[in-house]
Amino acid sequence: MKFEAITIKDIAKALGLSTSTVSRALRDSYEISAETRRLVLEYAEKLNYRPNPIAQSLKEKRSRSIGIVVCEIANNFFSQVINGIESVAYKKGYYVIISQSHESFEREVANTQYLASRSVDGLLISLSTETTDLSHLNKLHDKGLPIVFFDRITEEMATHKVIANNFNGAYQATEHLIQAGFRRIAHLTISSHLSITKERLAGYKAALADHNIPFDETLVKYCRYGGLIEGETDQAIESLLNLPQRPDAIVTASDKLSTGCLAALARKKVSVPRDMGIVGFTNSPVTEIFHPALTCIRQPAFEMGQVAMEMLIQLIESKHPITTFETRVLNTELTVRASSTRP
Amino acid sequence: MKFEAITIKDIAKALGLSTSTVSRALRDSYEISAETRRLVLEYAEKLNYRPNPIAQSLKEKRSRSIGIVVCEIANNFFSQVINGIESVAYKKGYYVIISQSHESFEREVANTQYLASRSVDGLLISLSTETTDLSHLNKLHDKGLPIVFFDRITEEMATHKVIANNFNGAYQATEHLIQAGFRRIAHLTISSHLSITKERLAGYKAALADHNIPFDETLVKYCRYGGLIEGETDQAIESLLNLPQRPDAIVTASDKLSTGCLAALARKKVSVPRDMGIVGFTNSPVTEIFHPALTCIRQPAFEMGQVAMEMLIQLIESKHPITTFETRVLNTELTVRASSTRP
DNA sequence: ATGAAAGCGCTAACAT
DNA sequence: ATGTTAGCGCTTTCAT
Repeated sequence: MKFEAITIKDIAKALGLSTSTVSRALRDSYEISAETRRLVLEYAEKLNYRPNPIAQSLKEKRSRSIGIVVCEIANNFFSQVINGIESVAYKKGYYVIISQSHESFEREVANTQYLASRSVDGLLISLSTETTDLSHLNKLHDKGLPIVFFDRITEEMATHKVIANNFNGAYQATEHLIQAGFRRIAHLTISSHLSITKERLAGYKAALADHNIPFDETLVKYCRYGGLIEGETDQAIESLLNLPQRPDAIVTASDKLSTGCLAALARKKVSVPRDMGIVGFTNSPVTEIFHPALTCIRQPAFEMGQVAMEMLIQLIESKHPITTFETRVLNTELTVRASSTRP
Repeated sequence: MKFEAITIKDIAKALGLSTSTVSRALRDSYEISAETRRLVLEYAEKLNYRPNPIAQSLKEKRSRSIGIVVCEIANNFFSQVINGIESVAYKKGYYVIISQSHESFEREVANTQYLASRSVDGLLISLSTETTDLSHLNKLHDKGLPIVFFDRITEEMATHKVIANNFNGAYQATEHLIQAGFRRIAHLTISSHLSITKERLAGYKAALADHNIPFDETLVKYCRYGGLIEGETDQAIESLLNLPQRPDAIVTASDKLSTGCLAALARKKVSVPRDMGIVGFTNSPVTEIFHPALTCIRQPAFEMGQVAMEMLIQLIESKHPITTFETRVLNTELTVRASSTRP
């Protein structure tokens, strides 16, 4: 027993007009008498008429809504990005549909499929850790669906992209630890094939090189699911601690890894920063109250969302097909706190 | 330039059938020859045919999707609830559309409006702090849209609801502080008219009463936006600290207030738990690494989402109108850590 | 068992 | 300036 909304037909009947006239009046079309328009608008207002977006979508093949695919909304970085996206979308009259891949390729495919079939006008996506095959996105893109990548991007598709300056962020983090007196610096990071992982690893290596510290492969630990699955982080920390030459500091590459690392070290009774310095990539709003307060690299998440949405709107609303694409790189910010300060 | 998907018409033409036959074959209707069905299904499979959900929605006035309205996804509690909802929805073949009110009444109305017009089959909602007028929801409900409330509920609508046992949670928190030796216990909470606020306040009062501690109005501080807006928490803490008789412990009623309180006290150089014991309602996964580790009341957020979604599906799929409704109350859990343990 | 046709609500090309 | 008509993709009633 679903409810009946008022339709254009009801208005037409009541006013003795045709549906097309009503439609024209409502959408403020050019050829319409001021009088008729007034009449229709007034009546529509009175009945609190709302056009049926489903019918509009079916007709126009657009929906003024856009889809977001992220791996987890329960992640400060992504929820902040989403807020940035929404802030722009809201102003421009777009509705935002949020979906989560939970780092699963299958879910990512299902979500993009669904969003496309729901006639979203565009897609904002950050890839799941499992994603290596991009055909689901390529197919949609080839068919004309505008797509903008953010954060976890791919080289395999020519379109707009927004990322944080991950290279610099990791460079800063590493250099800061070196300058604070740490020498044997490990890197705890996520799935090795993700774009952000490569960028951060490169920054880490560059900082070591610039300070004449040899790169040691064994000091880089990968957590495929970014610490999302049970025990992943603990194992990585364990193996770092068991190294013949234990590291004296760690650069962690994600929110979950940063907090997981602090927790694991606390359980192992490793004192931070005395026995282990930490700098973490994180957008947690509460790093200040961690024990110890966490030195961190913050990504401009909100801004990243704004930029991504603006780029997407540009793609959607452009009259001409766009052929030159841009990858915007936004600066990260280092905040120094206790976790990296030698007592 | 939008992309063309394969339609039922394409299949019909290719196979020399009518669209109705194809439709019947696809939906496994009663009167159809096994042979034709096989043919159609095979061909559809080959072309990777996907029915257009927009067209289906327009026709059937249902969408197999449901809408969620929460105030902030950047809140551990809500993101966990959403994950619970999704886990059930996914299994049952429903798609989930997430939207945020950002604690704004206007946004809440706009979101519910939009979701309804998009033919969601049902709504899961936790009210914004600004919401006192429920006519937007009542109107939809009266027209037959199934709605289930969770967490922040209302008495003004007869439907299924799910909440945490906020009374017990606050009671436990307060009693625990009393047993730990604290005597002058404050309550830092959110908007006074929210259901959860009243329930928690009642639990707090009951625990005091049961332990013969007089209730003192001045020890209850409300943060209208739950610490979401700048300085709200700091001011509340400030005014507690400036009381002629300063409290020796605080029960905080939300995630943001709990962390905000720890941060504010740290800035004020008030030592926790020595000079101030804290027990907080929070679903943060990292309370363990806070300084000090935070004693907390945890809400069964994931389970709450599961229950809410199951209830909603029951409403949606019931053949007969449902007239008796249920309010499920789920237990909270107290975890004792350093912030409430007298040295 | 299959097809023809109507209709969900809306828009727009084509009359007039 | 307004009306008529067709059609978006799908389901379903009514013929056959």
